[in-house]
Amino acid sequence: MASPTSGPKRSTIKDVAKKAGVAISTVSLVMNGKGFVSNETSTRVLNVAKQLNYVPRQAARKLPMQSTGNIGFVLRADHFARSEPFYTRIFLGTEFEAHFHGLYVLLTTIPQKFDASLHTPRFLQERNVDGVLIAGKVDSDFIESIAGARIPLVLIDYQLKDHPAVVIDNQQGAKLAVEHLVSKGHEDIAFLGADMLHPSLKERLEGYRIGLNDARLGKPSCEIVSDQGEPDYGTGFELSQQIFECSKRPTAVFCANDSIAMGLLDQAASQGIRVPEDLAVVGFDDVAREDHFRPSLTTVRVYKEQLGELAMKYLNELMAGFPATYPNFERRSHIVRVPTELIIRESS
Amino acid sequence: MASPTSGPKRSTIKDVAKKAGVAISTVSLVMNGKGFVSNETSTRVLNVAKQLNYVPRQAARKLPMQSTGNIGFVLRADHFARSEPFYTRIFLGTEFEAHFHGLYVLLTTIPQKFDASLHTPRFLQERNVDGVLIAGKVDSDFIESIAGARIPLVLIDYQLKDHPAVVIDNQQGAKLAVEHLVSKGHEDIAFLGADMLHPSLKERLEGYRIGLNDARLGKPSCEIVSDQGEPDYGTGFELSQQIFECSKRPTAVFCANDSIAMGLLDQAASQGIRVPEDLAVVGFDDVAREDHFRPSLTTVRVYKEQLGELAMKYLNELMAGFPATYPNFERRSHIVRVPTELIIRESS
DNA sequence: CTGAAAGCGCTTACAG
DNA sequence: CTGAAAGCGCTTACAG
Repeated sequence: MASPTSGPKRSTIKDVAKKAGVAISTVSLVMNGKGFVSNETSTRVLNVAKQLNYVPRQAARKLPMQSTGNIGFVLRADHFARSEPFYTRIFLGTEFEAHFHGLYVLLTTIPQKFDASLHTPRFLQERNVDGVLIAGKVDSDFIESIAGARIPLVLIDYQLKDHPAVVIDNQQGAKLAVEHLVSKGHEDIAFLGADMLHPSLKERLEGYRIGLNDARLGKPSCEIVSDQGEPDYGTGFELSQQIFECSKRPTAVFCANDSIAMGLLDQAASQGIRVPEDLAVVGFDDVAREDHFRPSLTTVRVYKEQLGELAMKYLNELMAGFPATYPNFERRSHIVRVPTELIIRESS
Repeated sequence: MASPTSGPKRSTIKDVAKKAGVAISTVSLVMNGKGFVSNETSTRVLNVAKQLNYVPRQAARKLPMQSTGNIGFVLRADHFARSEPFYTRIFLGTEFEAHFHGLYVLLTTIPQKFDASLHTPRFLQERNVDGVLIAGKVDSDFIESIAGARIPLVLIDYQLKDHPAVVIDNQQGAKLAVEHLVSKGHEDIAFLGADMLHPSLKERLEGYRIGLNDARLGKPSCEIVSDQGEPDYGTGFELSQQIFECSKRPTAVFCANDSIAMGLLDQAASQGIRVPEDLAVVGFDDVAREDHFRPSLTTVRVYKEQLGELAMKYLNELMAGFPATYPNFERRSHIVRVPTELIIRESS
């Protein structure tokens, strides 16, 4: 009786070698395009391999190669289950690039508060990955534990010390947003953000301030910068009340991200304030979904798949032990910065 | 101090055997709790293993065991990147259960229209999985290609022929929804759905009709059942116009899912129809996110993580070649049906 | 350019 | 109850 997975039987390197009349080492060389094999032998082997439907078993390859062919993709469970497809898109980009390199991606989540003794991903204990990708803000203990284990790692949309990271060019994006509002004639542009200790959000605030400065605008009448809370819809809804209590109401608001902007949009609506007539709103991320009710959101688009792709590429270099160049991206030391694009819609 | 990974070197079964003064086969037996090893030897080995921080290498185990320890999780890319965290939650449940069994989950997406020669997941070509989980509606060619390769598979929230599947008890959920509306005094309850060829949605329609029948209600004045389109917000928004054009306007609508219900909610709002006063609305899935603007949605909650967990359990049985029982779940032939729960909120 | 051989780290009959 | 040995399917020096 045939084994469950295999049909008649799966052919191995031996079968190919025998049928092609060569040694298994030659088959191996051919399959991997290594060493010098005569053209004739090579094509013969390749043909036989095709005929026999031979595909090298990964488990067998990995043992002598002392690698696993797997890379771990880690993010916080609450981020993964978030409603906007932000991290899922990043993952998709990673997957795509990994496929290209013949690597598998093991997606694993960790809780917000990481405890090494409880939550260490199994692929780490079993050393079943060659490298790790970490998306979003995660407990620094976790990051350090990976680094401490000397496993190559790349952070995505987050930064910690000198760990390699692929990030959004937040500052550039924020400047784009401000410039746009300025060009629309706004002179009092507020900021609204939470969780502002997050490096990415901090950069957006900086870009915003630079933008104001470049336009020679004075201090805005209102700048809501909370270090607390998650930068989400609920927080945006609540915090934005403060905007309507400011000494003078701004004519435009740049939000730290789309979720917060959505909260602001709804708060404005509930107070009878029209967008964009009474108040222009710009977000960041481009994750707002279709909605026939709210004005569609002007935002700074983040290329999420691209973030994932670049991170995977970067990690691959790290694992291979050699550096590469990123023609179209700014790369300062250990940071790859991915540019954004302004998407103008109804809210501004 | 040496890090476990790469310090001087990672300890192997040999190191443990030598230090414990036994053969490597004994170590293997102990680590896997197999065979009969004296208590004394066993604890000694275990202690040494702990001391040496020994963790068996997966790649090395899998070779002689002729298994991979991986299971593939496949879903459509457009489903994965959807805004509601429906499939991501299912995946989380899968991951959780897989972890428990010492299995890894490889998440891969395929396009809506599957072409075997272009999109066959690599883990299939390389036979790098012991089983496959498929979530949501995917091209039947894909499903058949897995089955044809004799790889154990379990469908989640979808059905095709006699393939094993873990599904939502859609009919029961729909009945719950209708009963609730009836208890609120509604006598003219409409239905709104798209992509109604989907088995799950078809079941919801059936449950709805059974519910009407049980309550001895006549034909509703309106039943919008489209076979086309995706069952999403946009479709819901458009289709729901028909409801307001019906001969008589129903007093309540049961929607095929939450996304459609959200579309209806917004269409109603744009026409100045109050929910729930003028129109009660009930959805299905429980994926609507926080929103301070629309009335919160009464819905039939689906336990997404549980779907994933059960599917993984089921697949595990299939891979092991023996069946098990599901004490709390109806299991008819190859189908495991997971019950739902009615969540009453503002929209009804 | 190609073959024979050792080895990756483990599991599993098979003898004791 | 425990050890010696074969083998999983491949890669990679090392000789020719």
